[in-house]
Amino acid sequence: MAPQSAPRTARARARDELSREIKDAARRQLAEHGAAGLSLRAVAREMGMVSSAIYRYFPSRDDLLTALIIDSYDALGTAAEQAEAGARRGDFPGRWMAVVRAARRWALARPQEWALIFGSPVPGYQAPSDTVDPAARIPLLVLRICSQATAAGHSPPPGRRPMPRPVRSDMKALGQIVAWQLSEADLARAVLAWTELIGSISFELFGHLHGVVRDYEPYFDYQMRGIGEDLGLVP
Amino acid sequence: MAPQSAPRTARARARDELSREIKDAARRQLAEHGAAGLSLRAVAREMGMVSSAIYRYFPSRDDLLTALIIDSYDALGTAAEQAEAGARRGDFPGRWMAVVRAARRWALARPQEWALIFGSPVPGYQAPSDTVDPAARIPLLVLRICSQATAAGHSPPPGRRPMPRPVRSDMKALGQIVAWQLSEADLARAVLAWTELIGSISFELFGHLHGVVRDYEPYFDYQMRGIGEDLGLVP
DNA sequence: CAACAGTCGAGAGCATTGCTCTTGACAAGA
DNA sequence: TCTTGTCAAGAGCAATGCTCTCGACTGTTG
Repeated sequence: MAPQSAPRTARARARDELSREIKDAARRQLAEHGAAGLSLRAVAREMGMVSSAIYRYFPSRDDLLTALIIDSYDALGTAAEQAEAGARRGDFPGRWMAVVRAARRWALARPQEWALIFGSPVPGYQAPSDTVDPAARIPLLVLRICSQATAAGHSPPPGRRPMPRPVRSDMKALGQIVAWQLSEADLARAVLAWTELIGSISFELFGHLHGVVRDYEPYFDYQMRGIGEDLGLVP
Repeated sequence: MAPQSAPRTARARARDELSREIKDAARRQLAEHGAAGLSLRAVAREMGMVSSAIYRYFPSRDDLLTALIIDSYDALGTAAEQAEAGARRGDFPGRWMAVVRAARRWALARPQEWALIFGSPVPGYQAPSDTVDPAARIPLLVLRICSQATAAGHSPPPGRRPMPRPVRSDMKALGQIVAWQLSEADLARAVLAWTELIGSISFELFGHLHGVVRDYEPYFDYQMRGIGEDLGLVP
């Protein structure tokens, strides 16, 4: 939070550099052997250090994992935001498709990192609160696109069925957090779209559609385009 | 496959019984410490055996995991099928909701088993083909409901946008497997619904909607009911 | 310039893991 | 009765995460 007031000493700089190198080595390990196969000793070996030295930088294996999780959320969020920024502002379906395609591309390039953040959580592990801001970047981006689309007069098909009171309450709270005026029904649709996005990519990565969908890219595009329509992004 | 032709000797019966006990103990372990924390030694300890004895029954830890995965798929499929069988045949939205609620209930009662089959796959592990039949039970059930609904004249809203050729090809192949006549667009919607079902439950279990949805049961019901409508189950 | 406090990497060590191999006891079939 | 195959047990191997201690070094203070 508060910036390091003192000028960063050589020691501190070396420490940060080494922390980064450790994370890089760990990420390489992760990509090859998965989260379960991440070994502090192997990381230390790759860096020519002794295993105990790692503990000077990360007090436990889980802390290293947490750092990697935050980095992954941030990298994914950045990828999505950059792709979205490249689309014409008024082209709401295009912005949505840019986000989902960037997410899928990122996932295909780093399946283990994707599994790290969207796969099964490790049982004893409680995600620290530092992770929620990076994790919220994509859903917020989706909400922003929806909000600007409705502001531009692109309204989704009107909600057909009544929304139970607890759901309405949750969506109202969500609407107050993001401040933009979206109806509760539209907010619920957006959350569903986000779930669908993550679910579709995970299904491809985890092989749940093996033998059903052979050519995944057009399938993904087709489904996501339909979801974009359901979101009311297209007039 | 082929039934054991010879009369089951006492030895063979004892062996099967012990295999079952090992799986039960492993399932208890799994529920407590998750898939990563499943230890053959701990299972053996709980059963008063020595660790090496387990290898007489399961040649490796992965084989034990595979057995557990198949059992979990089967248990989940059975739960969904039984719940669906309890609904009125002509009440297609009711049958859909019975399936999704049974799946969610099952998942909430056995989160670790859910994570085992729908969470991140272990990197080196390739699911053997024995798992695909049990895994297909719920999606086939969903397809059957959709098919019977259209046969009863409940047609989903007509597809608006063109389907790319590779997607159409995949869906056509899927339609030939399940033999019932469903349009390619309807098949795609059903696969999407299945993805959405698994994704929604996983999101709840893995905490991705923590702080957004406080009361998950009505939220889940609301979203699933909407998906049921999109599937055209209601006239 | 000298003393001190804090940080660093190295190494030994502990409890644990999956898995292999050998050994001796036991039961089923010839 | 004897042979053959199965069983649990135990020792052992190469790993793992993590802790502790011990010198060496660095940056700051007196």
